[in-house]
Amino acid sequence: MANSSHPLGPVDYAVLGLLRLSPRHGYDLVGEFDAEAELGDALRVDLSNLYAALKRLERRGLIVGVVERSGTRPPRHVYHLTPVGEAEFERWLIEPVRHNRDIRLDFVLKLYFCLRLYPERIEDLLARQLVAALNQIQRVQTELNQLPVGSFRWVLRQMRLGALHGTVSWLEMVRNAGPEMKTPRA
Amino acid sequence: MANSSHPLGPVDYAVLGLLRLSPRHGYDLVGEFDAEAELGDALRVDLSNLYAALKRLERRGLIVGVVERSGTRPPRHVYHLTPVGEAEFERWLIEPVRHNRDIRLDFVLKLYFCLRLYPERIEDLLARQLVAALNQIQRVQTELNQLPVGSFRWVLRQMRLGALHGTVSWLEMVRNAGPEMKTPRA
DNA sequence: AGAGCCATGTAAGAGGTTACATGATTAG
DNA sequence: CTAATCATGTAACCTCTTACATGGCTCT
Repeated sequence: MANSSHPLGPVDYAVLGLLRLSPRHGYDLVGEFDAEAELGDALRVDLSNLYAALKRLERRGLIVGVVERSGTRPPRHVYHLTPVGEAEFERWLIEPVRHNRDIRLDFVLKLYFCLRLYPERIEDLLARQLVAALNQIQRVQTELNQLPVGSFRWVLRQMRLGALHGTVSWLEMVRNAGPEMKTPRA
Repeated sequence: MANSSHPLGPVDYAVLGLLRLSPRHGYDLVGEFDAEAELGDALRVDLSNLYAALKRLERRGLIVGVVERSGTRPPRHVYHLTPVGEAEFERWLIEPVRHNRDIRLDFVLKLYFCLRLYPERIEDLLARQLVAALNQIQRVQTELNQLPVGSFRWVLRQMRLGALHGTVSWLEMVRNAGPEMKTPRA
């Protein structure tokens, strides 16, 4: 009843990542997803969605909430990762994204948490994603060569190819900026 | 009861576009969204989703289905656009997409249907989207200049800027390929 | 006294995904 | 005779979005 096969989304991993940094309760987390916060600049999440995500992650056994009462105010649910949740987060963190469209959100999250949690693995993260992108360029280029110039499919492949080259340039820029890159904060 | 404020998605507009070309029934449409079809190369839709989309569009008054019986087999529902549906489709078609991430899917659909329905308006479609992209480049560049080099936000803006430049190059390439571009087909 | 922050949620409505159900016709 | 094609859907489950509900505390 716990493990539906639905894959987790960016919101789920972002919550896992924040709880990995330190156990927190829902209301305390929401500030990180605000427009002013660095994380919120990449991914906006409001309270309703945040509470939904916490419920979901707890239902799936990736986090556990501990109730903390304090006087008359509503009790806080302070969540922390379970071993399963921790394993899942670590697995996700270094895995390159499959589709170039996921660079914008998923990969950026990996970058954010890798910078804060394991800055020494940034090189590795970037290298893996670069390899993935270069492989995709190979494949798309091959497809492109077999398509009639000016056909609709050809136009689409040109777009994908351009996007992939953009990704490669950006990844290389991030890698070279590495030394001066700051650890993101709230 | 018909007009919920939920915006239509790419699937809805693709279905509207196909029905604009000629009235069809559900099963007849699904082939267009197959991997072998040009449209299916950009947007994959299976039968369940297609039937759901047809129901949705009819509920909202954008299309109407006419039942066509033929012997003992299940009756076909042949759908065609209502005036409202036609107006909505035309409005959508020339409107540039707001976010660069929507180029990949929404704009490609506009391009596809514009090529098949109004090839003479392709120039206009491309020009409008180019203007939109150049404006966004201006805005992002301004933001970028105010951010500390190497900060997380700065890295994200660099990514967006690269993606926007890629879009501009691609749009210009499509515009220049214009003369030789083929009208897409099944 | 009122605004805003702290802290939790539920409810309603829509949409996406996958699987399942039904049955005739046609091609090999 | 068996597989694919024609042609329609429903059911179950999950997610997303928006709105609504509750109430104390703190600061001005």
